[in-house]
Amino acid sequence: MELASKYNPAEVEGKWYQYWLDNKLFSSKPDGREPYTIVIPPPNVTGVLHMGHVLNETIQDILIRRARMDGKNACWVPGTDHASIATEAKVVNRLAEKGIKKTDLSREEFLKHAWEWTDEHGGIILKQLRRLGASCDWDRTAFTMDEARSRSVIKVFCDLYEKGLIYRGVRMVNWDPKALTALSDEEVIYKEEHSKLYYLKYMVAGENGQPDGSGRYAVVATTRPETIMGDTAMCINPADPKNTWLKGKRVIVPLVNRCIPVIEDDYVDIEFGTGCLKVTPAHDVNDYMLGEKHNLPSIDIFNDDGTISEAAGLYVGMERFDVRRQIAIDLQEAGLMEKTEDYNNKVGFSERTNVPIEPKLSMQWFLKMEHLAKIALEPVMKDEIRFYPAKYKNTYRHWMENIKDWCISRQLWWGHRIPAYYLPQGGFVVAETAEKALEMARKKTGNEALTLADLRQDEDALDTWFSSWLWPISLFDGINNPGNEEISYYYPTSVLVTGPDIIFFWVARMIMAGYEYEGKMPFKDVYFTGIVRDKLGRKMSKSLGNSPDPLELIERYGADGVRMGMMLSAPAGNDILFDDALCEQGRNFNNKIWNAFRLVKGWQTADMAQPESSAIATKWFAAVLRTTAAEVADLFGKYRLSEALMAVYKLFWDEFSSWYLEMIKPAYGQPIDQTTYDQTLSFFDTLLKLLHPFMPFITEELWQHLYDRLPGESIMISPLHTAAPTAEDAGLIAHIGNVKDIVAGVRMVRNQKNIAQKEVLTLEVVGNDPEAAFACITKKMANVESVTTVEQKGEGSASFMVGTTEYAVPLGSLIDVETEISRQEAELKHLEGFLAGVLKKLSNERFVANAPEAVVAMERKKQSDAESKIAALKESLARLKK
RNA sequence: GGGCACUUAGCUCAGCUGGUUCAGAGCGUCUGCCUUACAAGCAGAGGGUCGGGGGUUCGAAUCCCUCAGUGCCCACCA
Repeated sequence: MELASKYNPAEVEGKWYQYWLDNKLFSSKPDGREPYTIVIPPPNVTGVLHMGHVLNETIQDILIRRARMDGKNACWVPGTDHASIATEAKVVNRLAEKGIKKTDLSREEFLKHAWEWTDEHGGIILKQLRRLGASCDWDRTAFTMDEARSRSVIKVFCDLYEKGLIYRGVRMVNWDPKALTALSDEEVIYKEEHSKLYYLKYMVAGENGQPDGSGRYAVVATTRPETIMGDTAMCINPADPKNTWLKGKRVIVPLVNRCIPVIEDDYVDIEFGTGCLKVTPAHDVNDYMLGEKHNLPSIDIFNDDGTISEAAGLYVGMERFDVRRQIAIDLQEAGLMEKTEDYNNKVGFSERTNVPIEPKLSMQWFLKMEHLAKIALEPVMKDEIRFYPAKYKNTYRHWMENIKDWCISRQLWWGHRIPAYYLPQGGFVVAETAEKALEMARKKTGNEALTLADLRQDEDALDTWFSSWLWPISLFDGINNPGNEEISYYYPTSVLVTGPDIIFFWVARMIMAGYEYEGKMPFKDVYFTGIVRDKLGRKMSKSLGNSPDPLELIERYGADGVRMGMMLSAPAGNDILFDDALCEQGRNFNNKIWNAFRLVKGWQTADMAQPESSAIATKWFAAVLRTTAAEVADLFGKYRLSEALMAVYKLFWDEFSSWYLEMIKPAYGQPIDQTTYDQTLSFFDTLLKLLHPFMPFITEELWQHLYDRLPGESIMISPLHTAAPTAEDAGLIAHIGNVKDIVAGVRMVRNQKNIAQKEVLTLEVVGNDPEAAFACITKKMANVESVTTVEQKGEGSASFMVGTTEYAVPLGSLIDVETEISRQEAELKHLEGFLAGVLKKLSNERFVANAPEAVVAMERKKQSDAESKIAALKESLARLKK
C-alpha cells in the first residue's frame, strides 16, 4: 500500500469506530471470564463535551481497553443524569424566552416540555464521546430517569422509609430563592464576601429612651440588618460583664418597634462586636437553635423568592438586598444606626443558580445518615475500597464522622416524584405506586370507600443524587431484580473514575447504597482525576474563554493526539495544566509511529543470512520489550497512567525507532533477511498493542495492515501477552547501554569536529574492550569501519570514557590539541573532586563501621574506578602536552 | 478557626520504607544537519547548592522541628 508521509487521523478514525460498532466489539455479556466493569459518571443529559469530560472519559477508556486486551470481560456502561435543578432551570429559561412562566403551567405540561428538551438535547454528549474513541457498550445506555432507574429510586425510597431512615419534618434548610427549592448542605458553596457590619441601636424598653441619648440602648452588630423584622430576642453571654446591665431587660427592635426579651446564652461570643446578638430564629441556623432552646417565637419575614413577606410588616414585597440598602438608610435617618464597618464574611451560594442561600424553615424530607455513614466508613479506611490518591481518605473520613441528615426533597418538578400520598383526613402513606398507596390508605383509615382521587401525592421531587447514588446497582437492575445474573456478575465494579469535587455528593453516597443494598462495595478502586486548567493554571471557564472545544481539537490533532495530549500530564489527583502543545506532541507521536510503519513495510525480504548485528539487535530489543511491558503492567496496576504512557512512548520512539530500527536497517534499496523482518513485525505488533489503550485509532489502522487480518478481527480484542523478563535481559540491556554510550561518544566527536555522519571513522579501544562482542553494532551505528584494541591511543585522537574504558577516535590533522587538552583537564578536575568525596567517606571510620557492607563495597569500587580513570586521563594529557 | 496536601531544571512533573555517579524524565532552549521512514524529523549540548533555617544520622531531595509561600477541603461567631 502507498502511504503518505504524514498520518491523517480524519481518514481513519470514523472508519474504525464504525467497524468496532459493526462487529459489536464494545458489547459485553456475562460469561466465564473475569469481569472488568466501569460505570460512567453520568454527564448531565443536556450537557456538551468539555475538557473535563475528555480527561475523565479518556482515562476510563484506557483502563477498559487495557482490561479487554488483558483477557477480561470488559464492560463500560454509559448513561446520562437528569440533573434535576440544572435541567429544570434550563427548561424554565427556554420557556421564559417563549414568554411562558412555569407557574402558568401544570406539572404535567411542564414535564412535557422538559421531556421534549431532553429528547432534543439529551445524549449529544454521548455521541461526542464516540469521537474520542470511547468503547462503551452503547446498548446499555441508561438514563437516571428512565423506567428501570426510576422504579429503583422509588423502591429504595419506600424501603428506607419503612426502615425508619427517611422522615419528614420542619427544619432549617438551605433555600435557593431563585430555583425556589431546598438544597442539601453539599449544594451550598461558601464564598468570602466584602460586606459591612452594621451597628444597630436597640433601645431599652421602659426607659422612654430616645436615640439622642436621653435613654439607654444596646448596640447589636449584624451583617443582615434587613432581618430585624424577624427578631424575637436579643442574646447576651451571661458571663459578659459589660452587658450585665441588660439582664432581664427588654429592648425595642429599631424601626419595627417590637419589644423583645434579652436572653442569656453561652453561645454568644463576648469578644465579637458588642457582645449583643440579635436573634432571628426563622433566618439563621444558630438563631434557630437558640430559638428552640429558649422557646422563642419565629417570624418568617421572607417569601420563597427572597422578597419580604407580609409577616415582616415593613418593606413588604421588596427584594432582600434592596431592603438591606434601604433599611440602612432608614436606620441612619432614624438615628438608630451607630456606625458601619467594613467586614469580610462567608456567604453561602447555591451551587446551581449562584444566588445567596437563605436559611429557611420549611417542611422537607430527610434521610438519616448515621447508619449509612457507619457502614460506609470502615471499608475505605481499611483500604477495602482503595482511593487513588489515598489522601482523599482523610477528607472522606472527616465528612463521614461529621455527617448530618440529608435533605432529599426538592421543590422541583423535573425529577423522581416523592411517593408519599396524603390522606384527606391528614397523615400520609408511602408506597411504590398509587394503587398500593390506596390499598395502604384504606387499611390505615379503615375507609374502604377511599379512591385514588382522594389521595394527593407529595409535590416534591427527589434530589438528583438520590438516583445517582444507586447508579452502579441500578444499571444492572439490582434494585428491582435483586441477585439477577448481571448484578451478580458485574458488581462490584472495578474502578470509579471521577473528580474529587463530588466525593461527598456521589462517591460517598454510592458506597453507602452499595453496602445497604448489595452488602458489598460498589467499586474496588476510586481514581480521582484532577481539574483541567489552562496552562496558566486558571480554571477553564466560558467567561474566560480559555476552554478549547474538544471536537475542534480532535479535528486538528486527531482523537489519538488529543487523548495523548491529555494523558501526558495527568497524574492522578493533580490538577492538569492543559496546553494545546501537548496535543501537538501527541500528534507528532502518531506521525512517528506512522513513519516507522512505512519504513518497515517498505522493506523487501530476500533469502539471505541474518547479519550478526541484526541477530544481536533482535535479541536485545526482545529483552527491552519484555522489560518495559512488565513495567507498564505494573504502572497500570498503580493507576500511574501518564507514566505508563511515557514508558511506552520512550520505548517506541527511543528504543525501537532510534536504536533498534537503525541497527537492523538495510542499506538503501537493499533487502532485509526474513528472520529479522519477521521478528520486527512481531515487535511492531506488540508495540501497537501496548499503545492501543492510549491511542486506539492509529493502532487499529496499522495493526490491520501489519499482517493480513480476517474480517472482524481487531487489535482491541487481541490479547496482549508479553513474556516476563528473563534473568539475562538486564545484562544484555546493560551491555547495549554501554554500546549506546560509545556510539554517542563517537557522535559527539563528530559534532564537535564537524564531521558528517557519512564520513567513515575508526575507533580505538585502550586496553581491554568489554563490549567487543557488540562491535558490529558499534560500527554500524557510529559509522566506524573498525574497532581496534590498542595499548596506547594514537597521536591526534579525540577520546572519551565509557565506564572505565577509554575510547579514541583518530582524527589526524583534524584534532585541535588545545581544545582536547582543556576538555580532558575539565574532566580530570571533575573526577578528582569526585574521588576526594569518595575518599572522605571511606576515611570516616564511623561510615566504614556502620554502613552496610554492600554500600562500603560500592564506595570502594567507585574509588578504584575513579583512580583508573584518572590515571588514564593523566597519561593522555601528558602525551597531548608533550 | 480546624484539617490535608504541595514547594526538585525555563515549564509540567517522577524520585516508594534514607545508601548504585541520585540529582532524573518529557517538553522547551541552544548547536549542527532538508542523511530517500519521519523537519510533525535526525544527531548532540547546556540547565537545579531538591522553598529558607535548624535537627537526627556514618550518610538526607528522602525522617523530625520550624519559618515562608501555594493549593484544596471542612466549620454555626453574628
